[in-house]
Amino acid sequence: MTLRLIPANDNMSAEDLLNGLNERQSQAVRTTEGPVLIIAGAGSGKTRVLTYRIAYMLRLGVDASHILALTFTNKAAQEMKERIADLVGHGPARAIWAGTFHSIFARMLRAHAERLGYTSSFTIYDADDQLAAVKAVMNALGVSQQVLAPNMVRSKISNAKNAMMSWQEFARRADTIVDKQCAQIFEQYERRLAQSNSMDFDDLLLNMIRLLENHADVLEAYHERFRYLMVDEYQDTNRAQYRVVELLARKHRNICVVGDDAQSIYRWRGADIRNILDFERDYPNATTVRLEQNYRSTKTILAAADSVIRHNASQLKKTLWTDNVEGEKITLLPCRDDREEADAISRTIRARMDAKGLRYSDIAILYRTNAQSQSLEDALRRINMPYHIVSGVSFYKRKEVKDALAYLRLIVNPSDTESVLRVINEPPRGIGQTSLQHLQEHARATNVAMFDVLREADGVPSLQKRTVTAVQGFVRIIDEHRGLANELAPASLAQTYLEATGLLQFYKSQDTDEAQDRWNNIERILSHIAEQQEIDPELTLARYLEQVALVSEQDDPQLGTNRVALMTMHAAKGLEFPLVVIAGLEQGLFPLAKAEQDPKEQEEERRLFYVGITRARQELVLSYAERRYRFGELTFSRPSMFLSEINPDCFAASSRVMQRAGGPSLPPQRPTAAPAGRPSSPFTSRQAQPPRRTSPPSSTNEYSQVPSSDSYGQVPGDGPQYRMGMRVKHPMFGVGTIVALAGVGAQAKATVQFSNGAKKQLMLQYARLEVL
DNA sequence: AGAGCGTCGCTTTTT
DNA sequence: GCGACGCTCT
Repeated sequence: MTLRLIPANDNMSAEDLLNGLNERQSQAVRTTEGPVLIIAGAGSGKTRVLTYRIAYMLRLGVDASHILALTFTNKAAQEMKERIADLVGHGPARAIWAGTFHSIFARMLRAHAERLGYTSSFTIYDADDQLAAVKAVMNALGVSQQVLAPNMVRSKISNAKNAMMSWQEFARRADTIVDKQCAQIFEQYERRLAQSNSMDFDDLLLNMIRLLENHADVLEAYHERFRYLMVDEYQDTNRAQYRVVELLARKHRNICVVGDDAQSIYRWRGADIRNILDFERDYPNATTVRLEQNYRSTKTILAAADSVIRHNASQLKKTLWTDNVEGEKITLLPCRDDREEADAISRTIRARMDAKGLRYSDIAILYRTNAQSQSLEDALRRINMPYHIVSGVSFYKRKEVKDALAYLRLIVNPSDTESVLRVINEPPRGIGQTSLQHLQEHARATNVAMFDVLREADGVPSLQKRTVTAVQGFVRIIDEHRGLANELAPASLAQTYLEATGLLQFYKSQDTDEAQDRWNNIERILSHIAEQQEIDPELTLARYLEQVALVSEQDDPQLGTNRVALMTMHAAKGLEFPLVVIAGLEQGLFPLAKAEQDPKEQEEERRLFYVGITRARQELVLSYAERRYRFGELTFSRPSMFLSEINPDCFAASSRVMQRAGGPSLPPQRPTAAPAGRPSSPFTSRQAQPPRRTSPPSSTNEYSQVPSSDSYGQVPGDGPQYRMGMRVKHPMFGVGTIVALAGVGAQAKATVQFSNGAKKQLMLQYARLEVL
């Protein structure tokens, strides 16, 4: 957040807290009783309001333990806790329950697991475990993975659960062959997880609903305990989350939800925008507060964001405004390919840092897909610019890390079938596929949990003697170390245990760099456990595992350091940076190709772009590449439609290079044509670059031979000549007539009167107008 | 049982 | 371009 007018001060009164707030913010903070809907535009001080509201309640005498704050990401929860602690001190702050839906619910479910047929040591399955379970079920049912893509089945199941649909209901509604098969898999999947004493992410929500709906005493206890509820990012909640919140808030109705429909970017994961749109209906006496003053961004950035989001049909009414300065215009970096884009970005960053005295940590590069980070990283490394990738999940996705964690999960919860299957032959113990098949079939036939079958492996027919011995050895290691759980601290337990499994030795004995890496990674986990144990002496292995199951890798240690941040726009939500670069603004990438047909998806992509733009405080840089490597091959694309949706006035005036080019057929901008050594305009610095060398020989040749008509941002070849009165078609707005033309080259704009009544000013370079 | 090779799908985004 | 998976060979 931008403002911290009030220093941390334990003596601050409730009234003092209000002093640093604008009127709307103050109203939101003061309204502590009853339902409150806070519609918080980007940069309007949302987190500030939430934390001040909690501090205010504490000052009014509300007991900290009566407050429950639910967030969507760990990052948000963490920030909230810290900022509350800043305001009221660490003591009271600790008593507040603040966390993600999933982590808070997991904690509650552990306390009441027996009521739902689980033990408190249930395992949490992530998407990969989920997928493994789906595949196993499909195998058992004899469904070919060629015919039915396991991932599709997994997401169907997850979507159904997000919508609170049981497998029975799913089966009832299934009317296609595919859905009927999915229903069967769904059923078996649910049984399998239950038998594994495991919950997937969706179960954490669904089981909460079951718990609260079916156990009145538990519900009553939570009503007693949590009298004040706050929900952040309410626009991203799904129906199940909505239901839990509703149950928890039912008695006291002190529920405060904060959200911004314009920033709803998780529809794909079941987020239901109705939750926020319907709040006033669900809680008829709700107070609605609109936070519309933006404290974060310049007028230019806000205008750009606004011009983009206006293209969405459905949204709550609100008008963001700011007292901030006009600020720098937006810089656009048109590039030929991803490598050039990455270089242009790194050079632009360097130039802006020099010009503005920015630090690395003032800068973020945002992109649509994680795959885009590769070329950016390469470019940053080439010029020795420090960076870090935020929210890389990669570490916990590594095979050896997952194996190690699976082993640990097994001593906490031996019923965890997915973990058994994962590590039973890792390192190789001579328990191969055939043996596993027999074991699984036996488990299914006798309806005995996998681990119990392993315990009595000698009772399984058709299993070789040698295999039985191997299985028994595997079981013994786990059982023995389970016994040690009460005697040893988690760190030493994990150490001896993983040594006993042979996993560490397996990697250590191989003399390859890769094995060394893997060994290192397992060691990293062990030291991580030791570290966490330092922080929390009460730590158990179970608690540690829950932590890592629900926390994607957080680069906390690096977050405070002076580095450029690279992340997806999803990961950037809630953050802000003085300088933001959004890369890869191309049709097919952003918006993704998948969204191009579906208007709903397109609107979600647009909201995502809105989120990206509004992360910027002072300056925004946008870039695209005409060609880039995707899926290992060179693909071509046109500039994103979103570029043409930005009010053209927000863009920087054309650089000198651009002015040289005349005529509406758009500027030739060959790198070689630009004189080197110009001052630090992003365009000139980019163009001082020699032609790229990494592209395949053919395309390099192509480059050097292409004459100056090799233009940027325009359909290849000479673009159409636009004239006044011309009938044109826009992919988004439909048919219209050109009523005005202005500017030349890259700055050429047309004002078009569309037949639907809208009059738009469009940059010809990006508008992709079709002449009729 | 396990190594080696070829095929396929993949990248949307995350708890 | 990579990793997961399946098939084949030893």
